[in-house]
Amino acid sequence: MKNLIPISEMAELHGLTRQTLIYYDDIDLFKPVLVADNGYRYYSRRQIPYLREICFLKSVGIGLKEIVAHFQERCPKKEMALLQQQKEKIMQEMTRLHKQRDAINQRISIYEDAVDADALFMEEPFIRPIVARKAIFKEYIKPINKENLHMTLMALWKEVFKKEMVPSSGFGSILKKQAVLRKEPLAEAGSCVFLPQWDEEHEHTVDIPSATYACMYKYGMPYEVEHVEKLMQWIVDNGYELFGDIVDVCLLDTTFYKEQKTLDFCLLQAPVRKIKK
Amino acid sequence: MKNLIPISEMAELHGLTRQTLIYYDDIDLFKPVLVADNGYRYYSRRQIPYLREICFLKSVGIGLKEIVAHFQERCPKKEMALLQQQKEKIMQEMTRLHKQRDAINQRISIYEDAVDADALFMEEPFIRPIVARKAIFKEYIKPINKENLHMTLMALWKEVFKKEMVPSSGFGSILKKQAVLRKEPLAEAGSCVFLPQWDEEHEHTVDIPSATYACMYKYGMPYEVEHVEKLMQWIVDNGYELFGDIVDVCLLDTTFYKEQKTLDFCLLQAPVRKIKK
DNA sequence: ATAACCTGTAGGGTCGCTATACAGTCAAGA
DNA sequence: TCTTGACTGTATAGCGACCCTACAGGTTAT
Repeated sequence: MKNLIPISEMAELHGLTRQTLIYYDDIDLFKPVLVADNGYRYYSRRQIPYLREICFLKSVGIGLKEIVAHFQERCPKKEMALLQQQKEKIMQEMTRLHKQRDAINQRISIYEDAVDADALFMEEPFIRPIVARKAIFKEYIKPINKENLHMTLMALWKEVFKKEMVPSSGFGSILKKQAVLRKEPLAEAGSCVFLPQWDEEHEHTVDIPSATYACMYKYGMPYEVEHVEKLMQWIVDNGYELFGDIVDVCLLDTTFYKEQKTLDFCLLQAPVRKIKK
Repeated sequence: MKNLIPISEMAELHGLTRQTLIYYDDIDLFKPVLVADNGYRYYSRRQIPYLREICFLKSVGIGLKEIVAHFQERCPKKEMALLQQQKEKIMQEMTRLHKQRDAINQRISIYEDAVDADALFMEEPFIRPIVARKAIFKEYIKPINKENLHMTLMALWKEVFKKEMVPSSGFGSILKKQAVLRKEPLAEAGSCVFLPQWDEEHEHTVDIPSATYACMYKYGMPYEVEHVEKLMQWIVDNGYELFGDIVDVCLLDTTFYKEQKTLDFCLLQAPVRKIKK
């Protein structure tokens, strides 16, 4: 009657449902101009721009509570401030999404490496240039075994996510050049977690140089030194020499394997150069 | 005892809380390797990489249910597919945020216009070039009054949000050139809703040309013709002529005013050119 | 013995709704 | 007048990923 709009029509006008308007009534966000004796809610046409504005603010992600508060005392300047503030939230959200996307890309490229290489080049050394990386490093907790490896790694992992987010650029081990050369590869060795390029300076960052690397895929834990010995033998046999620390990148950890294989699938990377005759 | 990790320590290792691990236990996502007679939960170090992986997947926005399902049968290829799928979700989310940000910017620039102009140039015509815009148009519902204005506008509004999102580039009225010239400005006049530039072709799109406009700020509803008459008089007096439809852009609608002003704050825009003598 | 700290369970709250169940109201047609 | 169907109301539970609180019991150190 007399130009009033029933609830379903008002809802439909704004692309909302009846329940939503009932909810807005309950939370004192938007109330009907008239409640009839039978309890029916009726809205006026003059209320349309208010509801429209609520829909707008909602559509840019502002919470209903904030909208309620905003409508207590609304003016262009306050609304500009509210929108400005929401814009900042959106920007934060966008950087969060960017990081998530980067993390996914990192992980996918690790798996691509693993899937491509599996079985084909197993235990077969080859030469490849690798770009520089950053990592944080921590010496192994002794005694060195699978359980303590996890503990060492988690200490590093926490170091990263305390500051930013869950690390996703992979992890591995670093074996010191000097120790490897004197045939004690595990001396001063430890775990490392790689950092994304965009990362700010962390506290104990290790720079892994861009170089030519002698690489070898293998199944095994990083403390099983026979793989390193094999790679070192190949390096010597082929006229190269080691000139930096060896990185043992974990491509697939044991969680991927049910029971058969209880070893990590890794890529050993030893920076080398040709010996001049 | 014997190398097992109690719940709080396990949680702290991963940056979680005790309750979260209890929750993961409840939903069968991650269960302790041992529950003691007293009900205490104990985890093993071998479980660490599993929980770490759960934290990673969670951190890129994957839902716990999906993670549970994924761990039913996990392999590198499936995980790559899962991550790829999540990446697409993230991209969608990013375009949504972009649209929200654009909408906010549009709105803020409207308010800036309004705040700057208020009172200063009221009812004072001036010349300004304005870039091209797109809008959708609908003739006024008769009789023309404030209530029916809302209804006309909402019909347009729905047209937009049915396809994409809540319109945010503003709205107004369009008065036809021919009607204005024959002194019946409201004939065939109607409401319009502006579309963002990036918008695809809508159904009944009206192009508002880039041109020199005679403009005038005013308080009043678009059907109050005295403002248009005043502007037209100024145009004639200053040696211009109207060569297109007049746009009446609403900068602040009546919802911004408590009771004093129950009129929209608008900017009349009439495309003009100099008459050659 | 006691304090401090750990563990357990159970229940409610968050946010913006949706969905369901059940009941009353209203206008039109047979 | 009765019935049908379309509307309206209230009340409740559920979503997702937890957090918070309360309350009770266990463990360890002093």
